[in-house]
Amino acid sequence: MGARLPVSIRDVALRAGVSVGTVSNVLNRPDEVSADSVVRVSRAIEELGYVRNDAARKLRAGVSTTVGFVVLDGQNPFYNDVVRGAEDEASRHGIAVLYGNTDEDPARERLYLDLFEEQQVRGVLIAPYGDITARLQKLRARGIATVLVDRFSGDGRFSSVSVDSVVGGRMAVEHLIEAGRRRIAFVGGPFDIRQVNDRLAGARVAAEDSGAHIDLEVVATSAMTVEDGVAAGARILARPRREWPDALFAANDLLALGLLQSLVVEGRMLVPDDIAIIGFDDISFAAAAAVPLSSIRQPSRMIGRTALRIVLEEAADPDSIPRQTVFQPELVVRASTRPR
Amino acid sequence: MGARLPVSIRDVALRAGVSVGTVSNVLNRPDEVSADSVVRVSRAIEELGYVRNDAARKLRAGVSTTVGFVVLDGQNPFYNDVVRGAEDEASRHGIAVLYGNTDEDPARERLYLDLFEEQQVRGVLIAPYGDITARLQKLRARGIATVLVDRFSGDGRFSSVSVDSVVGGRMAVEHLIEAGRRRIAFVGGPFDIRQVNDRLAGARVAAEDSGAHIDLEVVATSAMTVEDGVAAGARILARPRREWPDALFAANDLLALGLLQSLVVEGRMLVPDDIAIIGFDDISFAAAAAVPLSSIRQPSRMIGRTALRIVLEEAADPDSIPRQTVFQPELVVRASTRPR
DNA sequence: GAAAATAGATGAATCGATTCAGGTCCGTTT
DNA sequence: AAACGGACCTGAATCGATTCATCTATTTTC
Repeated sequence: MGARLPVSIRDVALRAGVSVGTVSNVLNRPDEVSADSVVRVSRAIEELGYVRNDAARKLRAGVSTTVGFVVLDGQNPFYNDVVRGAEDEASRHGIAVLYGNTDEDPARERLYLDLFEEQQVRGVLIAPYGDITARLQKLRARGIATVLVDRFSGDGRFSSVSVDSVVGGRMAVEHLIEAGRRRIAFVGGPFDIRQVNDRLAGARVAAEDSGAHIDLEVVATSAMTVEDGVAAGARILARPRREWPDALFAANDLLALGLLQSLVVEGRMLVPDDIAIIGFDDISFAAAAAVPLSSIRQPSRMIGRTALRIVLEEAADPDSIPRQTVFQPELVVRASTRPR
Repeated sequence: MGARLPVSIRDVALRAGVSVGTVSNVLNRPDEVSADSVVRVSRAIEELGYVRNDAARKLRAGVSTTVGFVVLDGQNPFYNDVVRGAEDEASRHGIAVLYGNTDEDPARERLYLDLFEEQQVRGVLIAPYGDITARLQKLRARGIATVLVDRFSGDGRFSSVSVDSVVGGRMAVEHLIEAGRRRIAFVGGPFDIRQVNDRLAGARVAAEDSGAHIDLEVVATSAMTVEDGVAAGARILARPRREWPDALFAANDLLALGLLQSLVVEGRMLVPDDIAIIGFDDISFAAAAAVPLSSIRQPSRMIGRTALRIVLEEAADPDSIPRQTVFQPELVVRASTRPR
């Protein structure tokens, strides 16, 4: 067991009785090396407990085996699922995912991008908060591929993988209308997050196209956590009963769960009888809520997998043209919106 | 912005009219360099858009600025919180956290440890699944510090940061007994996970010490997800009514949420009137369940922060003695166990 | 059997930041 | 005025894997 710390490729070469070049070839292109050498080198590696020094490899070859992923909200299971998808795909390529959570803080966003740049990661996946086109352009100038996640790249300058939030918003409200609801409130914010706007826009389309007369009001929140949902619910409960909506469309599931808690537990309201609730994302807790939550499902793992695949392709071919991948969302109906 | 890809420390030196050594000193020990040089080098860095090459730095200095974190279950918000705590502390030290999710798969566990070894991370935090003492010992031989997270290091060979699960288990069941419950079921598994055993052991202690006659049965699950909780709930519901327990202690909150869903939604049981439920971890969704869930809180962020701090200290001083940090859990009472 | 082609191995040069032994300059001491 | 010390700089050597121009041995071709 007396393994000393530094075992370099030179030690392996010495032990196997070959040159360092040969050891490197065994490691990287075993088919260009005689079977005999492969065996001897492999044995030496085994015996010495040699582990490749990634720093040296990266320095010389200029190729990294990590990809960075900057995530907007690490507490949101939706993003965890996306990361998970990216990880799955990455491990298939022998790539590791460096993960940074920005918590909607632009300073942290910058911090992580700087860090990834120093690490010369092969590529960066990012679910951006504000507008960081300029920063990303600099990354690209350094030869680091970049893919936007959960965000459509309007000007087409970067590849992106997202879900059509407008369609999702429309689906949600069409479903509520079909279930007989007429006084609908959209709960979400802040509106400088692109997806929030899109989901509301979709909701408006559905309301207008329905033929029926639909009240669609907006209840703005400052973020999209469970706590914000609880607060929004309290505000709704504070109104005179006649002004209550009969359905809520929450911009994400965390908000929806907060609303559910506030209305059912504190407000003693019946869901879906008094009020229907639908969320967005379909995180795994949506199904597990005591009133199982209807939601607009995003193919979260698929989003992560796809984004990772694209970023690797772009890293391999720097001249590739950015492409926008847009998935369609899917309506998942559970108890919280069952027709009365 | 004609910024060319490779800007090295040499380019900066040239531009600033100093030697590479001076540039390096400005970067690493600015106080040993004249103010004039600092200014000129800083300006050159700015103008050229220079970014340090971490690979070269790591190769020469042998010091990495990343720490690896291998997590048992990336879908569990509890671990996300722990990671979050580690990240917070890390970013304070200019360190990044490489994050790998093993999903209770020993093969993935090995994969990530190999990867971290190649990267020569400064240290490794790990919430281990099985027994990986041997593997960790090898890491240590390579000079990589290691800290166990959420797991007490029985033999004291590694530092660890955990919560006293036995005390937590006792707290949970004492609380149930105080609330008047007598027929208690412990729901959890598999029992080769250390924490599960400990929590059950604590539960047994509470039952025995109570003086009253307490039924304490065990409902075993094969994992600890929401789905497993639902399944366990269904099994309980399938029994004749007289054999139902009047309280459930779930080994974690995911299980508890599943139980809640199964019993309330499908079983039409009233919580806490018919049956009380308490979980473990106090994840943020526990409070947001439609019947807010009582739970045993672990200081998750603090665990992450502490573990990171310790791993950095051990990396700085390889001869330091492993130490066990054990936090005390805390009872959080919500509606799901209110006395009748 | 000589020339040419092929397979395989070699080892010095290289990537970029850090380190450190040695140098320069200038003000202090004695 | 010589010796000394402190403040700063300098630049070659170094880390370890990869690459590639060269070399050697073997096989193929005519």
